[in-house]
Amino acid sequence: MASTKLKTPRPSRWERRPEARPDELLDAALEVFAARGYRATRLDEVARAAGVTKGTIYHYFAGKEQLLLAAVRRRQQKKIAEIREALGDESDPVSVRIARLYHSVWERWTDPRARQVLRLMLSDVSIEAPEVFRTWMREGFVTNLRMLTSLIEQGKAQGDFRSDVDAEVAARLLQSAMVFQMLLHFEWGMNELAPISNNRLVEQGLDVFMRGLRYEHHRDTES
Amino acid sequence: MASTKLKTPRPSRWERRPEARPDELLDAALEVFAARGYRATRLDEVARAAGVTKGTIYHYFAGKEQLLLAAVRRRQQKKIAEIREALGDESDPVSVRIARLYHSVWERWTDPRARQVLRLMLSDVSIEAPEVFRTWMREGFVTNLRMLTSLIEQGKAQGDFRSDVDAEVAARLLQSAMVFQMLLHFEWGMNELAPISNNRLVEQGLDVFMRGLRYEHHRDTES
Amino acid sequence: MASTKLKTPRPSRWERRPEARPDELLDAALEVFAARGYRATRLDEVARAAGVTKGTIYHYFAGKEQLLLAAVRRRQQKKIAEIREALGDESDPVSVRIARLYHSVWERWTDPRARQVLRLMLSDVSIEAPEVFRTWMREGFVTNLRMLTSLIEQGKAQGDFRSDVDAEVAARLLQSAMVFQMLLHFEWGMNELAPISNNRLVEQGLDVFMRGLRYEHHRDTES
Amino acid sequence: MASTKLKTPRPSRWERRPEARPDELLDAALEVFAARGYRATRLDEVARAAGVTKGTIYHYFAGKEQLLLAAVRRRQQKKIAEIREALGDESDPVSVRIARLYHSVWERWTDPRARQVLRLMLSDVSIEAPEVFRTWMREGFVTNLRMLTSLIEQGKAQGDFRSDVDAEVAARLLQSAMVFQMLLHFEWGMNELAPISNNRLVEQGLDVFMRGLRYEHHRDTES
DNA sequence: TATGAATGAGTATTCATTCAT
DNA sequence: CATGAATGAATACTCATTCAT
Repeated sequence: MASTKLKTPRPSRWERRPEARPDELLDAALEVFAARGYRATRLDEVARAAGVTKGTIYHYFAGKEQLLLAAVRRRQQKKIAEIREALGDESDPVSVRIARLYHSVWERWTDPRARQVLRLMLSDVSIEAPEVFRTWMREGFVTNLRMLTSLIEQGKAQGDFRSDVDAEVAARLLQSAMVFQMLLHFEWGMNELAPISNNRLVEQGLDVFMRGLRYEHHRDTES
Repeated sequence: MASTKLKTPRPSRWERRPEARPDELLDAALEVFAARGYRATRLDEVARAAGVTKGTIYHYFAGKEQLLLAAVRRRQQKKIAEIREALGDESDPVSVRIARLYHSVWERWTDPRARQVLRLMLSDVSIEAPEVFRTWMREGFVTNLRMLTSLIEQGKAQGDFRSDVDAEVAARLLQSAMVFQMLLHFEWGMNELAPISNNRLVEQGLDVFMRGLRYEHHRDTES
Repeated sequence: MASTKLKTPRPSRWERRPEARPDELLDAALEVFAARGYRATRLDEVARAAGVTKGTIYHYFAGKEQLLLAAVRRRQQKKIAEIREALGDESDPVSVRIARLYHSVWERWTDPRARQVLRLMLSDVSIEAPEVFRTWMREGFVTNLRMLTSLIEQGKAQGDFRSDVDAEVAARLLQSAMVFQMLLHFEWGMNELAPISNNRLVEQGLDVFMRGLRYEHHRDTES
Repeated sequence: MASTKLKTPRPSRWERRPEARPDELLDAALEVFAARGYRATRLDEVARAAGVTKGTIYHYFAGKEQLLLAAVRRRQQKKIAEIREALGDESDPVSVRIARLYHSVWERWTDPRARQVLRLMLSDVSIEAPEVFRTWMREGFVTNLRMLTSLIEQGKAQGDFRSDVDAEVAARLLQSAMVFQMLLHFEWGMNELAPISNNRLVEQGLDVFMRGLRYEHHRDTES
């Protein structure tokens, strides 16, 4: 990168970087899409952000929608890997692994960029580019849901969770607890309208959810 | 952005009567907005649906965004009343009243129109007409949240729920469990990608949530 | 017309002429299309020529192609009427009526505008707007051909033309003799490449054609 | 217009070899141009059809227009030779030689490719690439016309045709009879709008034309 | 020679908004 | 009050052409 620039001290109008271009384009595109929304994003802006001209975008991608699709896919692959990693050691109790995942996700959402993509999808894209939306749902959202479901199933098998818990539904609940609260809180201004400390939202949310799953041996003494 | 464009309605020489004739306009508008999304809705379409011409819309409303704002507000007032009614007798146990509300809401969502407004807000509008979105959040969404919060507080006071439950957070969880699941399931195609029976989603969802709130006296025998 | 302008001495940005607009638009459009060709015609140019803005075009017509179609149709109706008129008295001998038509058409082609529409159709439009081309062929060109055919049939019935002449084919020959020669001569520069006097082209062309149709009683004496 | 853009080919340092490799390029180009029209033809398509890349085209030709020009010229040379050959033995009577030529041309037009080039020139090219059009007219069309003219002159000299026939005009008539009818019939859908058998069109067309030229000795007996 | 990445000028179409009537 | 004609700004996409490699 830096060395490339040393080679061409004056990046002339004509710069040729066939290898790097597509990925640079995708990064720039996702950045702009996330910030502005799908519809409001001008391809000119994306091009400028990537340091190329509009024509170059069409050299690599068939159009606005395809550009977004490629950008989203590229990102999803990274994310899925990150999530799996965040689950940690498989030998740990499931409730620990879930908590680990849960906290890791919330932590990642400290970065506005991470949230914006979620908002982008559920907001603009679901209407303006339904094809991209469906792909994102299928390849990312549903994948995550299945992962959560199987985690909860494991918890049941390990005796960690109630045997009568509906894992499918519980996983959905957890997912929405995370995604929707994050959006409401950070992106949709809920924290201004009905303030709540970030920490409380995260910790107590997990607590209520976990209590819904676990056996309650100690209630008598605690109450 | 868009909010900058909001025009302060000019008090014209002829007194506008936004309360009288325009009601049919608002109904038609919300119908079209909900079906098409905010951006994709053409004022021509709204006008045709209302049986007037585009110019007439501008008699009563300052623009597209103001039209939506008025339409949403009109609807919200009705909805809030409905919800209060759905809670039923105040002397009933809170868990019963919550369940009653919960089922009543889900039932109402049988009607696509009822869902679409929610989708409209969270999708298109949150980006394209943030002013409207914020108003809707403040006047509707947050109001509902407060209602749920106070219900749960009542439940704690009545000894129906754990004393250590965080009512604010639990209310958020319940709200997201309802809204987000509904959107995923009915509007965003989740049911096609990861099918689940409507009944199970509703019943088990409430079950997991309620267990997270309540004391668990009977676990010992069951386990 | 003129009175309208007197009423609005300063034609402001907003001029309202609902009645006249469409026809004015069509005239301006055909003018520009004929001069530039279909593809090369910019709707901006048409709008400027008609003294309106581009948007106004779309108020009345669905798009570029539809605009051309309407313009062509409008013109065709006039032309067909003119041609019928040029044929003159039905009681005259057919060879006289054909000659009258023939000369009248050539005379009309003195006006460049009259030729350009023909060139427009056969050139640009046949490829870029095939729908319009087909309509023009069907409603104009073929109609003219039929008229010529029936004229020649009448000539045969009247004993003016040989009984063994194929009227269908002869009509085609005459039509192409007129149209194609005109285009070659005036529009495609044939007169510069292989000059020939206009008069000779017209008169001798008719002569050769007519001799092909008629019985030849007087050849003996002439030869 | 477009002609202004014609670039004078730069004599580059490396000697271009427009005669050698480019021939396949020219064949591919004419094929695509004929099928799609000038404007609608993408140089990418031509390149693909020739099995090279777009850049290569610019090695050999200065641009789109020059490419077409070269392709048309190359073809014309072949065609002129073919036509001379089709005329056959010079000692045969002219009317026979004309008929031979006439039928040979029509037969060749059985092949769509042969017609398409004519259509290409008269349609698209005459507007979009007038430079090419003029060259084609001068080097091909006019040459053919002269050939026909001198044939008819010979016919007059041989006493085969009337002495008072205007050979220039008659040749034009014949040429248009052939070219224009062919285009109308095969390329512009006339046969669908006003059907006529191919054979009748060809034979009767020649008949009417020839009668216009010849002395009519036998009419009395035949009629 | 040949490639193909990069350019950038060019344009039909949409639609919220205005305003003469 | 109501109409609907007129506006004009805004934008994705195409493709001939250039040029570094």
